[in-house]
Parts: sequence; structure tokens; C-alpha cells
Amino acid sequence: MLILKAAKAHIRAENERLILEAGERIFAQHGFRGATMQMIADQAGLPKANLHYYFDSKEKLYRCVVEKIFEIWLQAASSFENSDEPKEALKLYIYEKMQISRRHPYGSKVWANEVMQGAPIIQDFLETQLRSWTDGRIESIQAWIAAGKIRSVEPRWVMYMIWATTQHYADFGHQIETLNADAPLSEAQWEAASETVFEVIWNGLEPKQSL
Amino acid sequence: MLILKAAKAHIRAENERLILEAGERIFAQHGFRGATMQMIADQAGLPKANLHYYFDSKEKLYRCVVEKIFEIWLQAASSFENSDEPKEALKLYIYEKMQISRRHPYGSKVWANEVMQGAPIIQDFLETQLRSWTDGRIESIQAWIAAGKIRSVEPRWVMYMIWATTQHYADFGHQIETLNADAPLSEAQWEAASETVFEVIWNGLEPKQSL
DNA sequence: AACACGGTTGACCATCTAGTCAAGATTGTT
DNA sequence: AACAATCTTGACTAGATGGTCAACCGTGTT
Repeated sequence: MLILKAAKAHIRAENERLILEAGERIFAQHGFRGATMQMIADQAGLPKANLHYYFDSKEKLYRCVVEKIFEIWLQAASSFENSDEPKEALKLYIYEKMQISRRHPYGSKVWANEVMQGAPIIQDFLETQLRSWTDGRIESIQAWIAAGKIRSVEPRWVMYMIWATTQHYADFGHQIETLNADAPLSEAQWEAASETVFEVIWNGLEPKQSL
Repeated sequence: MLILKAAKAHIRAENERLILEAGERIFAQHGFRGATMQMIADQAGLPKANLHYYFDSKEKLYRCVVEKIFEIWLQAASSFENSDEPKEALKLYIYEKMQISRRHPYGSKVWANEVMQGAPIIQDFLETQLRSWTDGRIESIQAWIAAGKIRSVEPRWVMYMIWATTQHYADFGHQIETLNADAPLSEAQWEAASETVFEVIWNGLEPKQSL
């Protein structure tokens, strides 16, 4: 009966969630090949064979993890579109991306790993969704330049600066902690870092006053 | 005879160079566990057993690769110390780091990989050399602030911005190429990107004119 | 020519790991 | 209680991989 399938759907949902979460963590810490299904199983608190019941293969599981991460990425992307004023738009976007680095450090690392290896799994995402989103954003930035709201700069390099600076706090979090006397950044430090990133970029882009 | 050892030293030197170069590439593209000794051997054009003749184990080879990369990193670091004027010092350092991203993209990726995985191999480097170098740089920046040469910002966040933005061009080079119509950045684009990174950061840090 | 020493290499082994499978446990429905 | 669909799991397999080893090669010295 199909009714039974629905009745047990919550078990499936819960276990898939557990596995995806464990996978995100383990793939981030060990890379695709470094991660073993056994590690992910232990992290999820399930026997290994159970993982293969829910996900056909290691690669399919990995793909699901990466897709989930891209969703979050796109979600932050919308901050950029909610304002016509560059100062406001950039502030929202940068703070949102810093928040993601803080809340989803493992996801960011998986993404970084994937891209560093030449995006063997998600190249299609880069070529379709990421490319079209980026092109849209570049147009916004060019409009700001045309309106004299920011200095004349190649929009691409600015996008990359924002991605780089914000994602650095996730991807290189371990290095940052080590340089912070082995302590995670405090609430206040996260706030200060976010503000500095925004302030430097904004002051860097704002047209020169007067003169 | 020890004379023989010396006589064949160039063979050793040449093969070690080949292996380290191949290792850098393969470790960057596949991560530590994803890389296999066979891949590295093929890349170097040597039989696998030969690798174990020159390097005891995969881990020792990896460590050598990472140490070599850190040397380059430190070499760029010296740019920072060659000038008292922040504008000049920052410009030199940023351009130097962009140059490294261009010339040694694999090295940068190996480093990123290692740090993302919690620096299992080079934690001691982070805690000693990197920490002390960073502390020194932070003092320079604080001196600039005290002298009113740049705005008052937490030096750490500025360091991280520079590292992040410049290294991004190596670590996320594949993404950048994909967004550049699948073409590598041209000479002119590298120059423009370097200039934009420097200009935005410098304008972001320069004290406000007049008012 | 004989030697010694570093360098080269194919074949081999122990171990690890993704994936399979079949038997059994659960659970919601009738 | 009987059932059927779903979920669970220990044991197993085939293939890959780091590392070893013993035989062999090349070259400068005597």
C-alpha cells in the first residue's frame, strides 16, 4: 500500500536528515575520498548498511550534500536583490554571508573543496545557476556605477572580494582560531569582523567625497 | 665511498624535484587521501616504487610539499616589511600575493586543503611561525593607526581580508574561469584584478579626506 | 675488468573500503 | 491477530592502495 509509505515518511525524513548532516561534516573535514561511509555512519549513529539503503552510493550522497549547500548559498543571494541602494544591498549581503560562514562552516568547506578540485560533481551548477545569478548581479553593480553611486570598478572583482572575505571565515576558520589563541571567535568578534569587512569594502567603493 | 654519493647527488635532486612538483599538483587536485601514490608517480613519469625510494611514506612526501609551500608564503610576507608607508607596503604585499596565486595555484590549494581539514600535519607551523609573523604584522598596522595613516580598524580582520581576496584567485580559480566563459584570466585581467583588490582595500583603509 | 654504491623496478602483500545481500525486526492497517 | 510494506543490520565480496622487497642496472673508481 502506498499509504504505508506515507505513514513511515517521517522515519525516512529523519534518517536522511541525520545522514546528510553527518555527511556534510565528514566530507568537509576529510574531502570526498578521505571521508568513508563508515565515518559518516558513526557520526550519524547508524549502521553503514543503512546509509546505502537511503542513498544508493557515496557519490549520490555527496551530490545531495552539495546541492543542499548551494540552496543556502542562493538563499543568501537574494539579500543582494532586496535593495537598490548599494550601501544597503552590500551590507545585507555581506552580513548574510558572514552569518552563513558562522552557521554552516562545514557546508562552505565542502563547497570550497569541490571547487578546488575542479567541480567534478557540480560543474553544471556553476555553468547554469551560478553563472546566470552572477551575470544578474554584475548588471546591478554596473547600474550603480552608471548612476554614480559607487566608483567605477570591474564588478566581477568586487563579487569575488565579497565571496572571498566572507567565506574565508568558514573555510579558514581553523587558522583564524589558532591565531585567536585557539579560541573560537566570540559573538563580539564575529560582529566586529562583519562590520570591518563591510566598512572596508564600502569605503573602498564609495565615490570620493567632495573635491 | 662518500664521493659516489656526491657524484650522483644531481640525480637525487632532480628526481625529488619531479616528485615534489607532481605531488603538489596531485594533492591540490585530489586532497591528501584522494591522491594516490600511483597518480603522483604517473604525473612525475616515474614508477611508483621509485617514489618510496626517495620519500619513506605518502605522509612524509605530503609534509615536504606543504613545507615548501609555506616557504613561498613566508617569502611574500617579507614584502610587507620593506616599507613604512602603508600604501606602499600594502600594494607590494597584495601584488606579491596575487602573483603567487597566479604562479603557484596548486600550492595555495594544498595549503587551503590542509587548513580546512584542521591542519593535521602543519598545526605546529600555524602555532609558531605563522602566529609570530602575524603578531608582528599586527603591530605594524597598529602603528599606522596610531600615526593616523590609516583608519582605526582591527588589524586581524584586515590581514584576513588580504589573505582571503588574494588566495581566492588560486583556490577558486576554477570557479573564476567558469565565470570567465571558461577561459583563464588574461594578463590584463590579472593586472586589473590585482589593482582592484589593492584599490578597494586601500580606499577602504585610507583616512577620510578633509572634512 | 672488477667492484661498490646509488638508483630502478615489477611483483607481491596486508589492509581498507564501497557496495551487496539476505534474514530479521518494526510498524501501520485491516 | 495477520498482513505487507518499510526499515535494520551483520556478514560478505571485489577491487583499490600504501608500502615492501629482492633482483637488477649504471657509473665512476681502482
